[in-house]
Amino acid sequence: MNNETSIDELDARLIALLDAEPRIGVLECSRRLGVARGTVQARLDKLVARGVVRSFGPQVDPAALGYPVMAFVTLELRQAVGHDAVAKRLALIPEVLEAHTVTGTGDLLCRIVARTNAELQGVIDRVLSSEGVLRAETVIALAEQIQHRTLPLVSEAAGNL
Amino acid sequence: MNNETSIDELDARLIALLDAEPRIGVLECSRRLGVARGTVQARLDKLVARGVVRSFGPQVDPAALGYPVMAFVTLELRQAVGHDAVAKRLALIPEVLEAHTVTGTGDLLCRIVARTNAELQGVIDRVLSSEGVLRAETVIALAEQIQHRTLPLVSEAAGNL
DNA sequence: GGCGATCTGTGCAATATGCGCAGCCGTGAT
DNA sequence: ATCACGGCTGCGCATATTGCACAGATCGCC
Repeated sequence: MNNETSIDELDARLIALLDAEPRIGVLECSRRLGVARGTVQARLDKLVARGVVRSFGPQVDPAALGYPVMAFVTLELRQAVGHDAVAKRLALIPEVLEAHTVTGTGDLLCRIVARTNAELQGVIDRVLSSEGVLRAETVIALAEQIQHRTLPLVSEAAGNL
Repeated sequence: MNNETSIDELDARLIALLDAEPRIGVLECSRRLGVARGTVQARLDKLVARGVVRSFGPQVDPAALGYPVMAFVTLELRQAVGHDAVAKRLALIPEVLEAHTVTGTGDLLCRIVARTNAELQGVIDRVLSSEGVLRAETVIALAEQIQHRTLPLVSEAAGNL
């Protein structure tokens, strides 16, 4: 990725406005930002087409959904199986929210949620019983100190033109 | 959290529909789901009010934004300072996307992005120079095997009534 | 049975949307 | 200097949606 895929100040202001007021509509956006309606629509389409904005879908909070326990689980995989095969199997477990291959002492870092600590054990057992998973090292997330956010990064990216 | 905060099948279908077609509008939602318009609006309001849906804002992909390097950094903190104070300082660094206090050998697990590996070093240096941060252990995320998703969890939660 | 919560269908005025169009401007290539 | 292109602008139009309100029906609980 290089600067061609980055954003300018208007993109950043648009993203920030939609973050603050997601249901605002294109016309009101254009009023607020001081640009033409077509410009807003074109900018949005471009941000989506380039993958900068992945989705405007609902961001669901697992804790409020009934899954307050969160853990980061680092898996060691059997070399012969491969990351992709294991990931496909893990993706069938709803409580596995995301997974990244990583450097370091483990191979795959997963974010896993559960309703209770006891249930987390069950989920991890399911993970461990997936073919290709050798061991799991678990840390429980106790509190969210910085909630996931990308707006500061958006401003940063727009400021470096 | 108990079952009172959970969702039913209609909530789940609504969330899934909005995930698939975020700009669909309330009226079209009601058509698709086979319920009254007011019902959709009321359900949405409730999902938001209860925190199940945190936001409908744009979900930004750091990699497409120009930050393809991602790392999970576990920090050891000086006991006297406290998590909150450190988190406040880390929140001032745009590249720090989220942070959770965790069990295990570290105190705070952060998700950090950067444009390059070299720049990541710079970000980590900034993190390390924050008062209260003693050391940092970094693993680089090599590939996203399961992209962050909550829809399967939503279906799971709705199915357990 | 009574009550409250929820869902339903309807109506209305105001507003927005998707789409298209012509014109203008800045930029880069020739 | 000229031309082509991309992006932005303002405008128009037919259609659709929205926010809000309302009355009535249904359901679950006490």
